Amino acid sequence: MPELPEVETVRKTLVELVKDKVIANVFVHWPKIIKHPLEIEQFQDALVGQRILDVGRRGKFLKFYLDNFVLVSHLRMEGRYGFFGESEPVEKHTHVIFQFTDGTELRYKDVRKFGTMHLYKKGEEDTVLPLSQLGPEPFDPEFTLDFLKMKLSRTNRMIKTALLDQKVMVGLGNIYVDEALFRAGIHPERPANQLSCQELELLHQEIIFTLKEAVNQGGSTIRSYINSQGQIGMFQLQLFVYGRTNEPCKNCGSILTKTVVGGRGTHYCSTCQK
DNA sequence: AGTGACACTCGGACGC
DNA sequence: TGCGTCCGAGTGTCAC
Repeated sequence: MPELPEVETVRKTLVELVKDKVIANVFVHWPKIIKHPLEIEQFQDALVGQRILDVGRRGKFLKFYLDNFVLVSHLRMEGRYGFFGESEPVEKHTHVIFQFTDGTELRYKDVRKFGTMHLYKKGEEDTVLPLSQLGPEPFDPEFTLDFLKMKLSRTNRMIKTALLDQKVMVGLGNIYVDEALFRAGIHPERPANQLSCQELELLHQEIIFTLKEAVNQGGSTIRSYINSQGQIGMFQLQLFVYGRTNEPCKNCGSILTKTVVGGRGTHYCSTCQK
């Protein structure tokens, strides 16, 4: 369940492994993962001969910068990239293989077959879905308190639902939204436009702090997440509420509650979050 | 235009 | 034990 910190950790580890590799062959075993171009042959033909110049990130999407194209990849729940020698056995649930000219391979594995890949000409990728409508990055200067205030003042959706909307801002998923709301002392079902200035200020601060800390810890490993070098994250040890239903709140000792908010399992402390 | 419901996907958890 | 059903994740599409 990669959110921004996990994707950023994958990006960092991945770039070390694949930078400057030249693609010799592409094998697609589950075509539905490729969303653009829909013709798999076009996808393969475009990639062969391309060099990987860099690996970037936009929200929860990875961006592979190639000579003439950008490959936009979303891991969804359980997508993983692994780096192998071509003679190594291919693991179950491997759906896409990028074979390089030096005999190494980048393999995309996804038990849920839920991840996506979009290939666009360089420069085109930010003007079309899935990247075109994304809000600001939480660590960018444009993600100011005033920006967040403006966005949230326009909606009476529940604050959790609003923060999960990647058009408002990118990076938060179900784990870190629950954590940020706990740290800010805000109940996840509060209407977004009814937060006080003080609450918004703290929330803005805690969103950035939570995501930064999680990046520093290499993300959270809840069920299956590992980075591209096979290492787990460590931030799960610092979670206050996510996955701690019926356990005591680390702050006040009350038993933590789980409900459903906007169709998402939602963890919070009814004493600390008002 | 903004918003909620649903589709996508399937291993594993759960209930009978 | 064995089977069926539902859950969960993030995003795109669709309908209101």
